[in-house]
Amino acid sequence: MTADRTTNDVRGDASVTSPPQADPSGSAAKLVRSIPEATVARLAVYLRMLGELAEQGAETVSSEELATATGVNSAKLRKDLSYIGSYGIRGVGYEVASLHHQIERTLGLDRQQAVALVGVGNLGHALAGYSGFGGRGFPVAALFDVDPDLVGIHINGIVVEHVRDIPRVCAERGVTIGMIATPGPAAQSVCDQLVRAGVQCILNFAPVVLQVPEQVEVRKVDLAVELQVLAFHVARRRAGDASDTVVAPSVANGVRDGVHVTNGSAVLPR
Amino acid sequence: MTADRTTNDVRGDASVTSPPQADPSGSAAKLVRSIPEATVARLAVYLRMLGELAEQGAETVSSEELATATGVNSAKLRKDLSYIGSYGIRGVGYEVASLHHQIERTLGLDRQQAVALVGVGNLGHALAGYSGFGGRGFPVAALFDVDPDLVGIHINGIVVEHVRDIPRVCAERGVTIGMIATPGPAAQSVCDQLVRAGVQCILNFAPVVLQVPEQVEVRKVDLAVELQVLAFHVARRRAGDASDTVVAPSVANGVRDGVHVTNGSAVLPR
DNA sequence: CCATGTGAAGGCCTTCACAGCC
DNA sequence: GGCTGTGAAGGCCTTCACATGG
Repeated sequence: MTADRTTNDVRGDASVTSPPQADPSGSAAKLVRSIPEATVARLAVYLRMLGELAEQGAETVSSEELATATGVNSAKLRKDLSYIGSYGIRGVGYEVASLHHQIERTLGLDRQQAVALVGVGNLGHALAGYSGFGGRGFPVAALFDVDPDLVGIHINGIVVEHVRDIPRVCAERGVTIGMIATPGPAAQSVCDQLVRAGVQCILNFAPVVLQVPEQVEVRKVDLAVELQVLAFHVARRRAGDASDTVVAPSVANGVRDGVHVTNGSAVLPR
Repeated sequence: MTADRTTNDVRGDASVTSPPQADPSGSAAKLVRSIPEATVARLAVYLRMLGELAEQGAETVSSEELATATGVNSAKLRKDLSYIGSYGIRGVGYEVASLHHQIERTLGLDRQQAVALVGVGNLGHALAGYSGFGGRGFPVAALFDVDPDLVGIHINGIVVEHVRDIPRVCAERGVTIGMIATPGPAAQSVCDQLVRAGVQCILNFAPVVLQVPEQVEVRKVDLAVELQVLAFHVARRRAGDASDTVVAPSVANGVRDGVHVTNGSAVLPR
C-alpha cells in the first residue's frame, strides 16, 4: 500500500494571523482566525494538485481523494481547509475551481511577487533558469552577482547586475522576495542589502544562519542537511536489521517505522 | 536583537531508533535510545558549525555559544545533544573535536554514501556540479537522464548514463541514496527503478508525492512551496499593518510575530 | 560558581471519532 | 448514505527551571 506522507516543517512559533478575509461580522481585528505554519505549507501542495485536477477536467474532489493524491491524512486535510473557511459540500466534496481560488487567495498568490536572486553561480544559475517561477506568479525580476564575468550576462532575458546595485534595482522593480544562492561567507552581507532594499522575505540557500530584523521572514533550504538526515536513516537501517534485500515483507516486532515522505519543498526541474 | 531560529521539519512519525551505540549495559535491543527526527536535522547544523569552529582553532564551546551560532535555543541544543550521549563538561562546555566526531558517528557520516542523481536538466546539472557533496561524504557516483543529448556527456568527470541502466549502474557502484531532479511526470517511474536498484533513501526535487515501499525513506524539497509560504507571509504583513517603510519600530498591539528563520536544508552554492 | 543534563510543564499539531448537513 | 467540519484526545517537541557535577 506504500504508505507515504508529506509532512512539512514547523516553526517554533505560534501560528499566524490570516490574510484579509471577507468576514461578514464587524468583529475586532484581534479575533481573526489564525493558520498554523504547517498548514500553510500544505495548502501550497493542495493547490498544485487542484491545478492538476482542474486540467484533467475534474469538477469536485473528496477530502479522501485529495488527501491520497497529496500524501496526507484526510482528517488533516479537512482540518487544514477548515482554517480558510467552509468551502466543501457535505456528501459531495470540494468544488475544484472554487477551492483552488480560495487557497490562492489565502496564500496571497492573487498578486505577483517580484523575486530577486543573488548569486548566479552553479545553483543560482539553475534557479534563474527555472521556468516554474514566472508561471507560478513569482517572476524573477532581478539577478545579482559580484563576479565580473557574470555581471552583464543575460539569463532568461534578465541582465545580471552587480550586488552593489541591489537597493536601487530592487526598489525600481518592486522586489518583495529575495533568494540568496551565494557562498556562505557572502550571504549575511547580501542579506543586509536585501533588507535595506525593503525585501520582506528571503529564501536562503547558503549554509549560514542569517541575522535579520524582526519583520523579515527567512526560510532556509539546506541540501547538505537533507542528505545527512537521509544518511542517518541509512545508518539506522543498517544497524537495525540484517536483511539487505530489496523488500523484506516481514515486519520486525515493534519496528514498524517503515518509510515515509518528509519535509516540504520541491522544484519543477524543467 | 534580530531574533532568529532555524526550526526543522517534522515527521508525522514518532522518533527513531538510534544507530549502534557502545552501550556498556548488555540490555536488550528494545530499549535503545531514540532520536527525534527534528533533532537529527539540527545535529547536521551543529555539525557544520563545529567544523567551522574547529577550523578557527576553538577547543571548546558552550551550549550557549553553539546555540546562538546555529540559531537555536540553548536548552534545545542541550536536549538535542543529550540524545546522543553526555559528552559535555559541566562548568566548561563541549570539546569541539570530540563533539564533532560523536555527531558524525550518530548521523552515520563515518562511512561514505554513494549518491545517484537522476535528471541532469537545469537543476540537476547544478546539483551534479555542486562540489559540496563529495567533500561532505556524499560523492556523486552516477548520473542519469533520458535525453540523448545529455546521455554520454561528462559532468565533473562523471558520465551521464541512460535511465534504463539505473539498476545495473547503481548496483555496481553501491549507491545508497538517490536524488530525483526530473520533471514531475517522470519522477515516479524513476523512483521505482531506484528502489528496484536497492536505493534506501531518496531526495525528491520533483513536485510529486512518490509512492515507495515501507523501507524506503523519502525527503522532498519543493521550491515552489517555499516561495508560496513566503508569499503568504508577505500578504499577511500587507494585510496586518499599513506601514511599508523598511523598519517600523513600533509594534502593533498583539502582532508581535516578527520574523524568523524556518525550515531545514541548505546548499553550499559554490 | 558556571555550564551541563534532565524531569516537568506547556504548546502546537495530528489523529480520532462523530455530529451535522447535503 | 456519504462526506464535511470540528471538539476532544493524544503525541511530539520545545521551553522552563533546577538539580548535578566539574
